[in-house]
Amino acid sequence: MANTVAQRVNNRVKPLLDAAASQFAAKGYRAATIRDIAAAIDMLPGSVYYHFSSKHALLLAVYEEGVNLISSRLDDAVASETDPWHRLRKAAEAHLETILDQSAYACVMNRVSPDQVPEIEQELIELRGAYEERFVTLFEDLPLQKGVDRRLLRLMLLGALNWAQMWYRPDRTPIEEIARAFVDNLRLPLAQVPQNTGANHER
Amino acid sequence: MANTVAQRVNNRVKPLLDAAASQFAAKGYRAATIRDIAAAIDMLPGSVYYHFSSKHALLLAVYEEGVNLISSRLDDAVASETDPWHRLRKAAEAHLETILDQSAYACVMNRVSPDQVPEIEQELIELRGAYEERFVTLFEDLPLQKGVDRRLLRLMLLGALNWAQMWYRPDRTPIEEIARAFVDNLRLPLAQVPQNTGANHER
DNA sequence: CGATTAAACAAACAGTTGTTTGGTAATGCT
DNA sequence: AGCATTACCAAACAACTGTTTGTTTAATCG
Repeated sequence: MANTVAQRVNNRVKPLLDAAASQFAAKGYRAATIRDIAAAIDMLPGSVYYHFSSKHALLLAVYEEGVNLISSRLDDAVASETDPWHRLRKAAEAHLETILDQSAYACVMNRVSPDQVPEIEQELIELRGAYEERFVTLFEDLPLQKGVDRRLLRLMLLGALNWAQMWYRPDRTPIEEIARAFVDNLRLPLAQVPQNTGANHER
Repeated sequence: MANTVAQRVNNRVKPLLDAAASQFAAKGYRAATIRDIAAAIDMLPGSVYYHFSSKHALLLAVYEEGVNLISSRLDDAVASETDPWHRLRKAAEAHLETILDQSAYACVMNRVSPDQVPEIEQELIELRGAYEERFVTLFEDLPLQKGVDRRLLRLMLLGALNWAQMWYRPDRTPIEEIARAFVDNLRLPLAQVPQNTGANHER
């Protein structure tokens, strides 16, 4: 055989990461065992430690890949739009598509919360923060009525999007429609007749 | 000592459930061990099995209590209001207060998702469904513009509320303000100038 | 060829997990 | 007093956990 070094070296790291991503996404951090992950690519548990020094190092690698993936997808989606509300809608769509459909890596970001892995909690928080920073900018660019708290608005949409993992079914409402509805629900008034309901609000 | 039967019988079930709720809420289902739970009330691990037949039976009891608690809190909050939007705001506030502040039982509902405990997955889903059914009604009563998907709207708000567990800090925005902002963000338009942005939406 | 090296294996380790078993105080009932 | 019941302890069990160790395979390179 005429294998080069490059073909051999780190040849199984990618499949290993894929398997880890799948298992972590499906079962969470604790429930996904090294044995499960290794078995998924016909590897023995001990062999995993040739590539990663520990279970949480493996998780960190998966998490990092997940952040990179969803980040670049969002950047791509947003790049083609100029209108702030369109950009937000495209961003929501890309976010949903990545965590619901395409990537076990991105699923891990929502499935395993940083405080479940104290050894790398801070790294995970920072990684996630680096991604969500994009939404800060997106919301800053929005032309909003006075008195609107952009931080709460951002946390609201992100929460709504992330929670979709709990109820989304591929055979139901298409992702694109969910994203559009969520953003429109914010952008446009839902109340049938704009009215002051008597509450002490400013807008 | 003049202890009656009632004082002795099932005397420590409540503390046991409390401890279980705390541990499940803080660490999740897998990471919270029977030993942790028992130790929290100075009990030995084996003794837990006198009161509950298994770990997931214990979780089920906690989950059930959590659903009952948050349900009654929401019912109380909504009872004093008649305007649909006010009712929704009060409901959001009660929901947030329960899962963020007051009850480890309710936290468990969000922290441990049904698919982590296959043995009782269906029961957990049904319990949660019985609670969330209240929001179906709340959204049905809302006077909305035509073409608004009430299901997506409900899932959006519930997601936003539940995700607050990920970022809420007691020293930041008060719960009441979060609830008001979330509901108002839906009820009122956010866009500075109501406009057709060119997208193919109906409203 | 012989030396080196990446990659994996086989087998075990020590610790933790949910759970079971047999026993035992304390209480209430008859 | 005798008996049954409630609630718990003490100790162990078998299974599973992440991880380590020494060894082996197979390919590359001088």
